[in-house]
Amino acid sequence: MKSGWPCVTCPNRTSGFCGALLGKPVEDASSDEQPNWQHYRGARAGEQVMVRNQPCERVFVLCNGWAFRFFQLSNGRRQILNFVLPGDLVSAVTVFEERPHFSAQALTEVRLSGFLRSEVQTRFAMNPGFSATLAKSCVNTINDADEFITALGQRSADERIAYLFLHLMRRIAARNVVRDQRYRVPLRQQHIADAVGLTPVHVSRVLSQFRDRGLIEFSGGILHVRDVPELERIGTLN
Amino acid sequence: MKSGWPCVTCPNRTSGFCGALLGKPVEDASSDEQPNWQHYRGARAGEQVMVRNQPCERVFVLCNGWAFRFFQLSNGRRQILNFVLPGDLVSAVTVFEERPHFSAQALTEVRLSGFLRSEVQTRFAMNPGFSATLAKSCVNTINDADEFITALGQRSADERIAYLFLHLMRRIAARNVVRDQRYRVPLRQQHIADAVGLTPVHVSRVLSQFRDRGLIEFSGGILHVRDVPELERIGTLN
DNA sequence: CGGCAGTTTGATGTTACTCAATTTAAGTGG
DNA sequence: CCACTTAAATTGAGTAACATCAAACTGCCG
Repeated sequence: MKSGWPCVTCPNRTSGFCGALLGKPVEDASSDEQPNWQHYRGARAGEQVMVRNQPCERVFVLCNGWAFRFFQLSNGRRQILNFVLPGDLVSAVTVFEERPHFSAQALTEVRLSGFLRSEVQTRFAMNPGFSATLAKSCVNTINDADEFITALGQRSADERIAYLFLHLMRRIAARNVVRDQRYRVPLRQQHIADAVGLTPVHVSRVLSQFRDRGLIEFSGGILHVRDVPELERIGTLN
Repeated sequence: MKSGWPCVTCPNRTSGFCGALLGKPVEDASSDEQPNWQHYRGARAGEQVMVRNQPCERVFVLCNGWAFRFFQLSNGRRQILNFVLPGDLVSAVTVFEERPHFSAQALTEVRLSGFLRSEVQTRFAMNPGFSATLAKSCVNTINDADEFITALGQRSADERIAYLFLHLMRRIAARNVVRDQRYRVPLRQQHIADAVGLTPVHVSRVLSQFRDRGLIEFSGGILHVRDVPELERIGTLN
């Protein structure tokens, strides 16, 4: 059920999507024999990698680093829609739509692998294994969105933040070995606030309350979970 | 961009999905020559038509009436994830997953058209036009979810309710002729509350405030919009 | 050492929730 | 058509959760 085979386009990374996208390992990726329908692109922390409504002919997979998709509102607020982790398609929607309805920004320094949409669509039509992988990506996106909607609609500040951490923990654990319940989570409190619909001030209060309760510690980009069962009790829906 | 061709499986209805699903009109749908991979099913208002985690071998398209997908929480609350209108696939996810992660309930009396998943998947693999239609359905679902997340995360009670009405108005207008800005919206205030994450009491207050302002009137399942521009000013994101 | 971004803390304000009572609307059976 | 029943909507008062504003503090980097 979990996707996790090695990603041929991004050395030392695993991905459920990336591998299927290319089909076979690229033997000599260093030379410029590399086909023009695939190319790499880097971005620094904070840099915008995709702009709402701006046409983009490529479909991107994140090779390393973290990014996020978001909506910027006219009143200055922004909603983070989800976080993109290594191996993830930035958005499955970009396979079908030229103009994204969202923006995306690098959270850390990132490396992206971009594929020409026309080529991806051809493979989508031809290769059943590829279609299945893409379908799975869509299904995951929709399932995650449904849970997220529920968290925002029905849960308190504590619960939303606990939910976000649990969600990220699961995704990180699917990619990396986690030791001692320490997770590298390169977010500022502002990002948490923008994701779960709270102010940074309130996020700060909730986090220090969690710390005082011996639940978690979050600073310097490291999430250290001291009481997993209790965090799950608070953050688990249904 | 809009999907709206006549739906061959459900007489007197239009749908972007239903028609493509079957490919050709069923000549004699009344006889029992009807293939067993497609059958109809009815449900009364309030009846549960899909239960979370319960395996279901068919993929359903709503022929008429309204339904909604939701999560039931252990604390008694529920989050309505979205409303299903005639012609909609109840959820694109059901094409790929046997056990839905959500439940679904009829809002009015409904009629559903169910297709064997195995058959749908075969067509998905074979027919490019069908894959494209399904992909479009996924894309719409994801785009709607992103907007909905933003509404829940960043907007006030007034704005969320205005947003919901605008969203429903657009979807209704894509299916039916609307006269005099009157829309048939078969929701109770409780449903609105469960969708936008408010209490029914507060929904009532917001609605009567809207009424006093001459914005909209909503009762008896009819939404009458008296000031469209103002409603859009309040409910439009970004 | 100074500057800056990010976090913490306190005081106060607002929004939406809760609880409880009341009114309205929608059925139902005589 | 009218009493009776039940579900839905409205209203008011009190409260809790989170926002807002502003100031102080921390750690990091030049």
